Amino acid sequence: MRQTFDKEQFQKDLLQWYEKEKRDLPWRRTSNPYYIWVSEIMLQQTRVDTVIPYYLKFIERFPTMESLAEADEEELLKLWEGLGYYSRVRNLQTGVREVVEHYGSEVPKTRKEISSLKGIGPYTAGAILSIAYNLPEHAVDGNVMRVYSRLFEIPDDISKPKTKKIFDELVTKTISHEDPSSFNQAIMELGAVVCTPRNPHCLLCPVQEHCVAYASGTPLDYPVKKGKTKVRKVDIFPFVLQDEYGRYLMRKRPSEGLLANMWEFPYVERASEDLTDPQQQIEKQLKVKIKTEQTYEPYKHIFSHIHWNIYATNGRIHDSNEIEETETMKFFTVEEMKALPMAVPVQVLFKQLLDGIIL
DNA sequence: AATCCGGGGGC
DNA sequence: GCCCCAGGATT
Repeated sequence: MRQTFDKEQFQKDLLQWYEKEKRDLPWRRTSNPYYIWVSEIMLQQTRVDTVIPYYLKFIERFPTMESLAEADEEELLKLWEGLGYYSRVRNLQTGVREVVEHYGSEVPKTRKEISSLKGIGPYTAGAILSIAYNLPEHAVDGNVMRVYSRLFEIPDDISKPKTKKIFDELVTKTISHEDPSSFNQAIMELGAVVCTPRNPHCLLCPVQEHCVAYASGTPLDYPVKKGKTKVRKVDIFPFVLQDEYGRYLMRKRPSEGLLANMWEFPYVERASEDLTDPQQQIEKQLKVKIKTEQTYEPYKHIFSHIHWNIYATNGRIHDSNEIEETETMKFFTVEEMKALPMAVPVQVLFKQLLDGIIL
């Protein structure tokens, strides 16, 4: 650790910088706890620039918790389309419903209560309590861990859950009690624009003189993070199938797991060693005979933990009566398809279809 | 404690 | 390619 840390001066330097340099972001123009909540959920593992348009659309469509509580899941997913981590929006609605029903539509003000809401973990709880209610609660995200690990040269591996406690305590000890809202946002802002992972702008840093790593010339050694991610590689064979009326067959994904409840063109998966014919597989699965017409240019889609290599085929079903339509397997016109929530790798095909590359 | 869960941007 | 992003739920 260190011998001296001037907490008051640190807070002052940080807050003065923040007041002068903070970005003008939509959720910084409100103190409505519900709006702060929406923004914090969207910002989980997602960059500010990505979130802005989604946030504006979302609060325009759902300006109150009551309006969100009543929404259909399909419309929620459509608004969230492209943002990723789709369970976030379902959990948000679940949490909002709890507040409407059990808290008289008032977002609770204690960590215990707010943490009990679906989708609100330790970070988001602290963020809402501090930003919306100006309570001195820690809100430790990746930015905060990076900034504090450099300020104090914390050697612990931040990928280990146990390490988070160290940062919770550091923030609790150093947070401004005069302006917790600005303090927490200022630390995150600092991490986002100055104390960045690869190329920190230490010469522009308002708290440079408080930073042990800077004094040692070691900012790039922090935060300490091990962890390695294995990626699975999977070959995906989607079939873009039309019936005799020109409608397309779409399938709704299961309610749990990857891309839950989103729509897709029916596909079969194949491990790279597997030599079975995808067309035979899909025909067996759908119990229809298919006449294939064209193949799409193969493309890939990278999730954080899975790599999809996608080989799509266009084809026709002679008689749509052969397919038994269900809630999760239906024919749609192109216009109807525009309302369906589809993940990005599915949209790639849909866009090509709209552009008439494959008809 | 480890794994699952999207997608994009920066280097 | 690799890393990381205003993380949380599940196992």
